[in-house]
Amino acid sequence: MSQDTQDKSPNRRVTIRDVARLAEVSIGTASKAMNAGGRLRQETRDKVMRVAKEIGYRPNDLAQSLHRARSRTVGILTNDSFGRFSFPIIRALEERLADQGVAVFMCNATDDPARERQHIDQLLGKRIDGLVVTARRSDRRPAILVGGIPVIYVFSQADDPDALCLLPDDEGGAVLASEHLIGLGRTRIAHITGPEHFEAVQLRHRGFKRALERAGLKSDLFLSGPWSEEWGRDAVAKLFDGADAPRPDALFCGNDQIARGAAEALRDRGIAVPRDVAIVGFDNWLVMTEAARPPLTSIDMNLPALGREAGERLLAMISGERETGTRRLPATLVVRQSTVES
Amino acid sequence: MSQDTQDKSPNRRVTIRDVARLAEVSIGTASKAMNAGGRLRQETRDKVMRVAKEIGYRPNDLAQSLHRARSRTVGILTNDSFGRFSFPIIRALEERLADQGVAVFMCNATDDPARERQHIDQLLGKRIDGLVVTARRSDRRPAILVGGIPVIYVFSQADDPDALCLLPDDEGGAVLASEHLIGLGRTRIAHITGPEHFEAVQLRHRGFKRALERAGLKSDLFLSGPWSEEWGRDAVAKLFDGADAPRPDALFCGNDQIARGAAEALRDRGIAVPRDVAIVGFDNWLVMTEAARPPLTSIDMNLPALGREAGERLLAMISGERETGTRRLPATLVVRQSTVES
DNA sequence: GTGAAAGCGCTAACAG
DNA sequence: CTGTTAGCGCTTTCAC
Repeated sequence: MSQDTQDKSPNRRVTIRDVARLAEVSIGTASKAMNAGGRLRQETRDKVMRVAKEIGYRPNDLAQSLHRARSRTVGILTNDSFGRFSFPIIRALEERLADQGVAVFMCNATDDPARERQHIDQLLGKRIDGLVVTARRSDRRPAILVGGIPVIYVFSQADDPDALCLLPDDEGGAVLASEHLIGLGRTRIAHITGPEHFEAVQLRHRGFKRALERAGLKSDLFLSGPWSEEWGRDAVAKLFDGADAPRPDALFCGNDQIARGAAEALRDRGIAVPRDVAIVGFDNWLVMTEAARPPLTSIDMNLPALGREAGERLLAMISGERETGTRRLPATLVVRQSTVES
Repeated sequence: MSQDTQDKSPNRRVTIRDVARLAEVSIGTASKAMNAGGRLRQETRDKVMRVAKEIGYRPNDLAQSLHRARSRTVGILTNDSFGRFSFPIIRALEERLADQGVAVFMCNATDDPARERQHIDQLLGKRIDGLVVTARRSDRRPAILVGGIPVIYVFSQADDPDALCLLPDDEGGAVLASEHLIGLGRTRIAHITGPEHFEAVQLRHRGFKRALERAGLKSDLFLSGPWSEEWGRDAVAKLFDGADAPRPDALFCGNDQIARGAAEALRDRGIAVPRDVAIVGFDNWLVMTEAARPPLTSIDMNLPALGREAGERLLAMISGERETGTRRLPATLVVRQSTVES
């Protein structure tokens, strides 16, 4: 009845005791054999391993964690109910951590502080080694009080002198977008963006102004509104339907939805994109950028990179390194037909 | 120095021993006091609780799990790199489970069986009480071999006689969509949808045919292509640019992207929606349905409900109930201006 | 009603 | 090199 390797009937009640007994060694020896360390005759080690495999032994992490200081487990907390921004981050983080055998608890806290606290308490009970906080938007949030364990805020930030904040470089991204348009010879560039109370809006605006001023261009075309396609369309109406002022020859939009709305509105008016007006969006959200007519050039915040970095930093912090302050990771320009004729 | 409740310095090295000592009871008594059970004088119980709170005692779940059969932990495995379908499910599942003090490990396995196995092994090591498998698409997948612990496939299915599969009712949703159009008096209804090898495409097609035939209408207008807006536009070109056949007066689209593409293409041709042609999409993906012109009527698969149900069933299975087979949860029609004039 | 003691499954000294 | 032993932090009989 030799069990096939596939059929490792994972009997969940197989303990190291059983392995030891069947391998005819002491339980301590068996333990040593399973873990890499410890001086042991290769022969013994092999025998133990073989038996372990045969009877489908799987070490109990819970029992291990009771000894080692670590549970090899971290928590991630998000308030992004849609997952648009946090999912790519979480995904990359989880991948990075899984590589190191660290598992991730996921918690949704819908901006409800009580629920959040409840989640945190639960995670602390599970003895997580670290905590990652992420969000729907990158604005500052209340710090999370958790004693002693490392905390990282990704796409999110808080006043916590002991925590590390990892953010996309909004300002740099805006500079990238603006310089791309300037490099294309555009001189009347408008910035259509989201609500001004978003920090990201302010930073992107600043980048926009910086780039334009450096190029000797006026940067006074600034329109703030909701983050929607409709607003993109409305903003274009505002900019292009008044016959008076000279019209923009480029739009830098605060996100891809606005950019797409703008592109559609221009299309409706028979204004050619990119010939008459070039458009750059922000987020590089494929469902928007690739479906738009024409497909949109956009700024990618590299959320997965942010997630991976968070994973790496967290591992470092868990091993005792102290990391604090705020770091911004570079964004990237992705060029499509809304700025460059195919 | 009375610590404020907020400042519960969560010293992670406070054990039940400490509580017992300070409360001047035995460690066994302290344990009994913390947990609801056990006969104990109210006075003693109160004293213990008070001390525990004061010194910021937090029971170690890991140690508890070593005794109880349960770890109060489950795993969720997904291959949906974008999170479009799985995130709402995961979110609702997590919420439902968190209510019961069960934490969720999240694992991404990018269709890589080896990685998947690695994740599973890791989860088993952590002694998860149950496993939920979800996916980017609801098609059948290889079963996951995990000995003895409950498994639920949500928005995903597998040949596993011991597992429960929870799916949206694609066929029912299609019937809902079709009957809505029929009820509006439409008689030439086309179905523009995704690749035929998707089970969802086949089921929705079947629902479409069933509803139309029952109403005595012809159901031969069927176009299959990619899941994109572009395909929606192309399909409209196919249906409306040939001058020969009588044109459809309604479109039931396999997803919202196709529906939006179709709406745009009709708009380009000056065909009024919904007056000349009514459109129903599928997924009720707000970024699509609400940004489209006009906003799209759509079928909602109620993914959060699916996630909640999965959570409930999993808890039941963990408590020993046996649940198997496949269950489909109803979809809902959400009416917007693409079928009914505002 | 409360305390003592025996583990849950594993690791880490420390002997031999 | 291998076996023995003392716990990790907690629960749970079983006496008293």
